[in-house]
Amino acid sequence: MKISTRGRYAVMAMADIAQQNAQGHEGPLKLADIGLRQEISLNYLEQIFGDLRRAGLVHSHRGAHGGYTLSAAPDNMRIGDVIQAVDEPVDVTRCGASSGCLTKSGRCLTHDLWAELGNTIHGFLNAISLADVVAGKPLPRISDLSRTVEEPRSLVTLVQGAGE
Amino acid sequence: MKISTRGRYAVMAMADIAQQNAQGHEGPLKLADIGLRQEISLNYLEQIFGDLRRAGLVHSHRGAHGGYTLSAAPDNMRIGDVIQAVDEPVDVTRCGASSGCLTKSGRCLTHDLWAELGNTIHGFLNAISLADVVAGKPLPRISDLSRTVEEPRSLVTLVQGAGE
DNA sequence: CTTAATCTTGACTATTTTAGTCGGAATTAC
DNA sequence: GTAATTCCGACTAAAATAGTCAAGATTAAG
Repeated sequence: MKISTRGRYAVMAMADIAQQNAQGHEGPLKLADIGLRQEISLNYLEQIFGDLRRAGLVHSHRGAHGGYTLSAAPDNMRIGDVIQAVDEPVDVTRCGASSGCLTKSGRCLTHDLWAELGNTIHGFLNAISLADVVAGKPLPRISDLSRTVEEPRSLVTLVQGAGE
Repeated sequence: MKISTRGRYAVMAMADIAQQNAQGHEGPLKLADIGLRQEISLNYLEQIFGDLRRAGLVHSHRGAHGGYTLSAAPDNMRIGDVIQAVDEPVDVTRCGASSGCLTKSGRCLTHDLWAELGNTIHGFLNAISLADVVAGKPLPRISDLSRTVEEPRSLVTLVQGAGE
């Protein structure tokens, strides 16, 4: 999971919509206003919302008085999903493979390390909803995070199990 | 904390040295050998080890039969330190400020989110030592991670407290 | 129907980052 | 002295990033 300005802007914009809704605004919000409040260029927002729409996170309403609406309740939208919609997922691992990677001379010592880091990040972002951000809910303690993988894996499984 | 190939290579190379030491090798290891085992170009490794040396993580030994040695025991070297030595730290937040960032129209809803994500990543990487990687120690459960910040902070502190 | 507002699309660009390469100089063991 | 190494700085190619721009499609309101 990559996080660039693009992903941050997406979360900021989505949180902006959720906040406006929470403050009583009904109906679609236009990008021009969101851009003003969040200080993001309209053109760039258009690009980003194209991704969000294609990912099904927002509905668009064209024409005059159009704009965008959230396609689900804010407490059902996870931050991780928003970022995933607009940022290419970047493999933390070199090989990109789901299981152990290899070098000519042996087995890769660090594969599981990167994979697990990815899981940790993922777990963090998926533990937070848009509603949480807007409501100012305390951020999850690390111990609250659920894991993406089922069981804690050991580096040993890779180091020992990966023969060329 | 940014993690690019450069950072991964650094960890791989450091783990390689630790592993060779664990297998009985004494004295400095030369980059040419490390590069062969880990499949990293010698020239690139030279760059990376320049950073590691300047950060004090390795000692260099110039001249024939030279090479690099770890400057501390593997169980005292944290992965996070290795990465920090070679990758520019990248601010997850837009403002880079330590406290709340602002936009013209209000307060930034997401600042603490990014800051806390950074802390989570940091906590993960600092919970693992080089020795852990080499020994194939089970990766830390998320609940085992210590936090970099003292207390769980609330988004509320920012949202409410940040007046222009 | 006309017009203005708004999303939609695709092409284009400038800057920065990444992942190196290259050549040579300094240092040390033998 | 010579070979093996680290050291250093300049250079480069490719990709990603963060946009800009122009024009078209769609709709609401008058």
